[in-house]
Amino acid sequence: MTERYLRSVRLLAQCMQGFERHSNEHVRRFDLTPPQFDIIATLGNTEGMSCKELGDKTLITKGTLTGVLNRLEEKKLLERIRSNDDRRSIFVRLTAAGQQLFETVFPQVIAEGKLLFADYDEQQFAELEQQLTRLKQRIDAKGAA
Amino acid sequence: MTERYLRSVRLLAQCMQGFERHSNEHVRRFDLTPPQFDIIATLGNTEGMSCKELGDKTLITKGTLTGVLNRLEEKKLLERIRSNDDRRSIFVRLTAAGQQLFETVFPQVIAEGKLLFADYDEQQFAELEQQLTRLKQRIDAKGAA
DNA sequence: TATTGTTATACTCTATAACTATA
DNA sequence: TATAGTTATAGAGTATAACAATA
Repeated sequence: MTERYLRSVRLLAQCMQGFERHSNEHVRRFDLTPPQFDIIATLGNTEGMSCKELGDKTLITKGTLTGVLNRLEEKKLLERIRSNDDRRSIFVRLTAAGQQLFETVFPQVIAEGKLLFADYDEQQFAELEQQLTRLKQRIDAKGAA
Repeated sequence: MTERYLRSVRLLAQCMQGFERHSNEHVRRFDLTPPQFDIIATLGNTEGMSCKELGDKTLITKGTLTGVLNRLEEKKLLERIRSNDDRRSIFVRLTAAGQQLFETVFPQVIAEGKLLFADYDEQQFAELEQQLTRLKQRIDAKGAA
């Protein structure tokens, strides 16, 4: 029960929770839920993509995705366009308003995080990333199995 | 927009998402939701605590907490006892069944994670923790402000 | 007056499965 | 038959505010 690695995992979880707490505060200020922001952030700076692709990237299942997209469409933040290539498929992209919101919210969430790293130099970034990359490789390898 | 630190944050998020994906699979196998497991894990190996304390530790607000506790109480996994010291307060603790579930699920979630760190030696743990501790300090300092 | 916990309300997300329309 | 997306359903979490009992 007192596994050596637990301390690492606890730290990782605490970092992540702290991050999410901060970022969700920003997100909610713009009347977005975390999943809605996830969609906006995924569509931001792209020409758009199919529901399928969007679901794969955000890990939101298709039934849920329809609901989240509906709410964002009602807010005029995105639009759905039926594809001509494959008429089963629907192309989703941000409207001008959605793009503008993305450009407003995203940098704020980013700026929030930026402060946390204010005193990091290049070497410290490199060290942190080396550790996290190693860990991520283990996780990805496991997920594939 | 291409901040240096974004790569670190993205890695951190990916690690955490991977972890949660794995751990939630275990949790759901026991018919628990993530918030429910959060409560069970917080109460595990303690004598119990007040709703107030439980809410503070899990970051679940009191209105929500009542609902989550109700569902766990219906499953006979925890019990509520009105405190005699302060009769506004309610003491929550795991039942024998709840404790047993904790002792079953928690090690499984733990074992899952343990595999990820199979090839870590003491120095690698120390390096990872040093990085995460530094980051956590920044986050906590910010949250307090 | 302030605090602990419950209740009430309204919304969102979630999983699941049946369904429509295309391919 | 298989795939893309919608609809339907039921359950669970969330924020918020009003409320009861107690301090």
